[in-house]
Amino acid sequence: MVQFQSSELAKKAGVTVETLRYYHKEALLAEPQKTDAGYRQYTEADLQRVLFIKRCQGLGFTLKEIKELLALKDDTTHTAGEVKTLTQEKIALLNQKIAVLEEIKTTLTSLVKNCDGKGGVSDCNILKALSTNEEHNHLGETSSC
Amino acid sequence: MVQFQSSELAKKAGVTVETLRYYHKEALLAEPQKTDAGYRQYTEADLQRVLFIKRCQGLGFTLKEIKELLALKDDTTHTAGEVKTLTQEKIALLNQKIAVLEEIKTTLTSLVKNCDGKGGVSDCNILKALSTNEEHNHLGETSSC
DNA sequence: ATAAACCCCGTTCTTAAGTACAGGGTCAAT
DNA sequence: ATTGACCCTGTACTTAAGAACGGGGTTTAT
Repeated sequence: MVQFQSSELAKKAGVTVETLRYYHKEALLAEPQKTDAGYRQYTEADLQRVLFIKRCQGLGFTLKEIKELLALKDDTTHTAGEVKTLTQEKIALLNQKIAVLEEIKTTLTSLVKNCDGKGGVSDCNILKALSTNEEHNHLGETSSC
Repeated sequence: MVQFQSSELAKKAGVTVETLRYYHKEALLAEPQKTDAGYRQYTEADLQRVLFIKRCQGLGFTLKEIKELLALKDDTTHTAGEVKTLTQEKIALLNQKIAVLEEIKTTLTSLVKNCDGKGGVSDCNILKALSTNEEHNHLGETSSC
């Protein structure tokens, strides 16, 4: 069986050794066997697990969520439906975030449109809008972030 | 001149007294006059400043950015153009963030579409896709976040 | 047999935007 | 004159995901 030491696995996975230690501490990755000197000996399965974590992270899952995902994956009594649900919840969250950002963007864009950028700060329509509570500049409370 | 004590201003501005203390520490808000007993006496201008901060925050500006904005606002030698530029940069950032989220959403959505949610975790097409590096599942490195 | 390049462990530091807490003064009313 | 509701200060804690550090062991090559 092929074994790697920590820096080797780290390089293959595109993380640092510190990150691996962190994953061990957070129980995302089990401690592998160790040599007599206490050196970790990782396997291909460990590498795959770290890559899985990294892929999930790239898709916006937090380590906490990834831990859940891994727990489902590790325990065959769980179902595909649970994974699907988790993923759909993530999509819903994503939609919320996108909607908030879009709304903010709309407001900022209209602020910029109303500002010719000429004159001193006291002439700036953006600052004027931000300095008043009036409704007509879309500046209602952008509730939960 | 009307003066408020801290909890009063906090209530009017929708923040806590602790937040005000934090803004003082961060130099977003100057320390107001104090009574002999050391009690802060805020003015209407202080209230407006906190409201300004909160509005900017609602639009996704960080306190650091708001500090910049306030610095421009406070110093009349600055121009409306600077404010406009800052705002436009924020919009650009916003667009980047939205694009990243949209991309992730696309990937997750296609993962969900390929998973019927039936069977155990070993049947789950989402987990299968996340467990392999193949190109056909849109799982390329979602670079900078 | 010693230097370079690894490895280990435990602990502290980082960012953002506060929140919480400990310990103590003050003001108004009873 | 004492209770309750304020106020002050300074310090530590929070979340997320590691990064950095200090101090020390090991392996490999020279």
